[in-house]
Amino acid sequence: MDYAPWINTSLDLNINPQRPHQEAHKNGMENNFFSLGLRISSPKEESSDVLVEELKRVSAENKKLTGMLTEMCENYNTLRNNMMEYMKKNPETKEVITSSKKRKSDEISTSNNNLIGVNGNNSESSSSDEDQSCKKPRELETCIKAKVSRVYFKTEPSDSSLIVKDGYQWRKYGQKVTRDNPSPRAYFKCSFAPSCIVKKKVQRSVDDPSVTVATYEGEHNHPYPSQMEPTNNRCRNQTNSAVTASSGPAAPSTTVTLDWTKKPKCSNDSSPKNVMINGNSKMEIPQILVEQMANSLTKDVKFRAALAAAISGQMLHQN
DNA sequence: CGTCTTTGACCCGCGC
DNA sequence: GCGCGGGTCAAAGACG
Repeated sequence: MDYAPWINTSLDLNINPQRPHQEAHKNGMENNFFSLGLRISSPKEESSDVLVEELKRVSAENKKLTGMLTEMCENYNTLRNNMMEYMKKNPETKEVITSSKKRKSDEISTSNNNLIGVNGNNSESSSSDEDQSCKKPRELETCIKAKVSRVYFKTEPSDSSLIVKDGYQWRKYGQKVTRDNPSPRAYFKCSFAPSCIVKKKVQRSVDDPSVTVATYEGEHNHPYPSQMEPTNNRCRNQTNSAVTASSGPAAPSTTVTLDWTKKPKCSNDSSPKNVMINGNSKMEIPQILVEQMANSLTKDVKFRAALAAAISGQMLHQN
């Protein structure tokens, strides 16, 4: 395991302010909102001019992010075209697929189904296309690795379950105790869409038992589940959305740290709660409002994509 | 009764 | 070829 690239890009999207003793992290939700050009303030203080101005700022920010997203998609398409050309010039890479054994052929058929399956957006559907072309074990290893992302979940050390709430629906199909780690490793498949072949491995970190490492392989070929079930959010595994920064060719693996140690509760309590603003002042915000804001943000695929782009851009600046 | 989890067995790749 | 270890399968049980 390579822990060198541990980059704490924790977003700490605090969508559950009902926790009275929660400390406001320096990168707390409010800071995120401020960085996105949003501002939380009392309705009494809001004048229409301020709101209009705020709207303009948000629109400008949205344009900027959209531009970044467009550029990223263009780069991706260019890369994919190059890959397709390479595959055409090297047809032997496909022969390996047809001559492999039964289990391999099963995987291929699954990948083919992927192409027919329901696709959430262009980038993800085309990534399925890429999946199909990434079957030669050695030569295309980097291609496969590019689809692996790693997410670190901070959990209670006493919590022995290997369940992480990342918003998707997973079916556990195996558990193993690996040699390099005394804690068991759980294997999950995405169960939201039959054609989705995304897998994840969840295991406690050797160094820090309070950290659960989730390794995601592949990309979902369906929309974010919460988007399709907006009114069906229950405590189980739809409550939180993890930012899984899918890595690109330039970054073989990407890590994101999320803090689940402060567990959310299924509560209909919509009474105003205290939240920290800029680390010192507090103001009352109805939970329902916070949840609506958080939900609208976290369910927006474009927002998440733009956020991922912003994070990767920030990481590049740091390097 | 359908879905999900558990867990032992099996498969497969890799190193020797 | 053999053994090891990671990954997957699938039957059985648990659960709602």
